[in-house]
Amino acid sequence: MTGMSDIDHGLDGTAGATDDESTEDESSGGDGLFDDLVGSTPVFEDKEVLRPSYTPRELPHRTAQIDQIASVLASGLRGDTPSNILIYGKTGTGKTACAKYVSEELEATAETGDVPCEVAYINCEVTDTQYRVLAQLANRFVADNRRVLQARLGDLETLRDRVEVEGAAALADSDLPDREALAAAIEELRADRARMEEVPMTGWPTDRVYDAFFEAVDYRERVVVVMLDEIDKLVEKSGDDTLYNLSRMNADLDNSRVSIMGISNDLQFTDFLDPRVKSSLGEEEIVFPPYDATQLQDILQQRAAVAFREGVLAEEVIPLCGAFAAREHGDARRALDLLRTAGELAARDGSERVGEGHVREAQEELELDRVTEVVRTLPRQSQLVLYAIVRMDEKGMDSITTGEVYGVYEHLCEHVSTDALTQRRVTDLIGELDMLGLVNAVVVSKGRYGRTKEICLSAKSDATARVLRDDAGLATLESVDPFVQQRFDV
DNA sequence: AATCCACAGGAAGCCCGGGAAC
DNA sequence: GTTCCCGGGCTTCCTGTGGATT
Repeated sequence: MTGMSDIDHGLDGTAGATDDESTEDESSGGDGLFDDLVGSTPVFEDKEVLRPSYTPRELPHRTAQIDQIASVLASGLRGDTPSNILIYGKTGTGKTACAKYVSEELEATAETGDVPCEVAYINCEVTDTQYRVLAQLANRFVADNRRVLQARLGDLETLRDRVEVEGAAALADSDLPDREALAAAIEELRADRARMEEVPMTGWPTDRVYDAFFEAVDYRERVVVVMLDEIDKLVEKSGDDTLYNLSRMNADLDNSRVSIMGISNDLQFTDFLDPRVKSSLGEEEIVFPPYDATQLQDILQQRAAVAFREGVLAEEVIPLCGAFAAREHGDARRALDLLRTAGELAARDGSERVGEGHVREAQEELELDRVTEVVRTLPRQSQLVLYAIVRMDEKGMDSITTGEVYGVYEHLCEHVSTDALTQRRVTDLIGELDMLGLVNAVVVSKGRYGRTKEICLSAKSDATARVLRDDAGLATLESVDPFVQQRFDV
């Protein structure tokens, strides 16, 4: 259990980070600092259930997937090795929630059965190297073993004390024949305990960590499901060695069985895997399709019933949240964010009901947050390129071309004494800005006048400009006129 | 039909920082 | 500590290209 709480902590950490931001937003918005903490306002009954970290007990429209996962894992309850599972689906389709739900059920059922089943959850976005994955797993089972061992040791020690008082008769109801055996058993457990070392966060050779994990898992009989969330991140960052090692383990384990449950946003990620890993990992593949608008509404309805006070939601609020989120690839997380933000906005302006306007406002705000965040964290050079485009846009130029952007950009670089990148590189940066949705860039051919990209700022241009000036500190370039006559003298 | 513009975007290689291995 | 290796950012050099113009 201690191991699990460690792991959970990682999760809370990430959720906490986003929470911090939203509370900051609210306090700067001039609203009560403690509203969030008190948890109950005229609008909300319990806001927590709208947060991404909350795992509901019921997952609408996912019974098929849940049954599928459960039927695969069920073999673990019989002491067999469950097939490895690979779960696919876009963000906010309930992959992790379903997998966790089934895992909890599995562990709960196993408690009453003969074979212990345990699920080790690892978020590969955070734990993204082979070393860290193995170390985290090893430590979880080391802690687990120690606890079991400690309990057994405690029992034996009280037994020994009883033997001291009552004599050898006290051994009658144990499986130990005599005092020597008892002493030997205690010694053995102590030796085991001393041998079980925690794996440090860094420093050991990777194969030693692997051995530590191996020994810890095999210490007693059990079926272990290693749940690797965002497994594509792990493969992307550190290759498929981890998966290869894990999938091969069963051949050498004596007491325990290990199977892998991988969760991925990316349908294509198995292309990078070793064929052997690919076939072993993909024994069972389960796809989570995006939710459609009505399914999203059901989810929202279920949560809203708990989250909001009776009757504060206007009729059209939930359908609208569902529709907005369905447009974003059926992302339930997004739908819940929308609903929560809409509620917060209603609470902020003191209204007692959440209306359609609040939802639209929330949609705006979330989009704005995204743009702000993206622009703020852009590399310096990309910010300069983007700023060049902003300036040209503000000058009223339409159909901006790569060459023009480059000219302005070069000029801006001089004023911030930065070395300008080559045009080749800037084309790539413009491509990246396009991917991020900050600009729209289309390749057009102007016949005799060449082939270029036509670039324009996308929707949130005012937000983009504001962030560049305020956060990125480009306001100092405001006085610079980057539109010099270029290269007519050459 | 040929030409030619103003780039797009691929290929190869350099440089540098960070992490693993020795 | 140093050496090696790797990946990412970047440059240099290059070939390819759609369509107005000749």
